[in-house]
Amino acid sequence: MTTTDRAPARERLLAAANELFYAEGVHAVGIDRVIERAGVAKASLYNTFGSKDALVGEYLRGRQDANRARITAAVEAADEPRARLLAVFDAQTALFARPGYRGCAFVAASAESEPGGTVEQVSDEYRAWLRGLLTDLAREAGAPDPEALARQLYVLYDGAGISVRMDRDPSVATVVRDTAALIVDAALRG
Amino acid sequence: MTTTDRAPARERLLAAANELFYAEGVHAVGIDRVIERAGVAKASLYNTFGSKDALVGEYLRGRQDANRARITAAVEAADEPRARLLAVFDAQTALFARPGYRGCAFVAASAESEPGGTVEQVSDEYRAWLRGLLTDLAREAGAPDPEALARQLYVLYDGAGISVRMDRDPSVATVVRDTAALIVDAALRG
DNA sequence: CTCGATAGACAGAACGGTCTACCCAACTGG
DNA sequence: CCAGTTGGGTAGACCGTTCTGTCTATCGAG
Repeated sequence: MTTTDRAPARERLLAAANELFYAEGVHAVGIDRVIERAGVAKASLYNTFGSKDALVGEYLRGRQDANRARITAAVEAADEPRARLLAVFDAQTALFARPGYRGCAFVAASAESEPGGTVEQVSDEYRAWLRGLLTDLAREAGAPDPEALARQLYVLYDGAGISVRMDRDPSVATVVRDTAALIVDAALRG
Repeated sequence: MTTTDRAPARERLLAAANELFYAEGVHAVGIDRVIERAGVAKASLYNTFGSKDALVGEYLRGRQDANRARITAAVEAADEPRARLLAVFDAQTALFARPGYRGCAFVAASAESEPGGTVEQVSDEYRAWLRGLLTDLAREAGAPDPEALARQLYVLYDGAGISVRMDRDPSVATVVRDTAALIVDAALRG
């Protein structure tokens, strides 16, 4: 009953899916590539997940959990309300600095998937969470209109993600961090 | 020798490619769908463009030209330097209001294509142009650091494009327009 | 022996791209 | 004026590849 096996098939599949799907795209990577990298039989994949679409969904859910944890940790490490708000962008800066980072996985997967599918569902979940978090933090910081400030920061956050992908330049994170500070201060002054 | 034939083959193909590729994605739409919508034989497509990849490239080039023309027209319609800078975002607002708009075509196509390919090439072209335009307009407006201001506006512009796609909510354009004004005024004051 | 995992053949579909065969309108020389 | 050629268009069969997903047969540990 050792749940911490040497390497359960499920985790190995998710790790392989994460690496390949993120680096090359959901559509460009076939099932065979995934099972080869995971060192797992094709039947195991279908016994575990049922379909490629479900595997993609779990892959995105894993990234969602990691992102949430990373951002939450950064926010909780800050004390002052304004710093907590900007901590979201600090976390983003740290994320961009990681080698191999190629932009938001949800944006990439969404562009390859049909509307109304699993990908859109998980993406909406994640995006609603982030927007809600920004709204809460803006409210805690005493912004006169927390929703408006959150929307501004939210779209800025998106811009950073797409810029780093399209221009392959992580330095955009610092630009966005500074811009976020400008927007926050303007809102708190108003 | 009448070069201005009725000759709708190439144009019909480009129109069909534009509609289908933009609405459903480059990868999801096969050659057969394109030629069926264009009312054109498969051989005509390959005689005219040579490959699907080349057709995709021409499709993106068409969108690039349209975007450039739209933005340029908006900028030239404004007189005051600050208004010219913000006219880029007015053009974006108008673009978002068009029915069926689903976000930046370059971002979508880029997510489906391999690095170093035709799509990346055309995307880089367009993005360099936009960034250069913003830098020029920032300089004309008298910003102390035109490049820095342009980068801020550039990432904001990107954020709007991705937000409208992922959240399916064109109202983000007005948020971005106001934020752009805030950033511009802060830069011109500084 | 049993259960889960393995490797890999296989089916069915879709894809990009090539090729043949036919059609029709426009130019050509006599 | 007219027969013949040329060129671009159409329809669609066809090829090789790749994809997801299923199925069989084997293997190894408990």
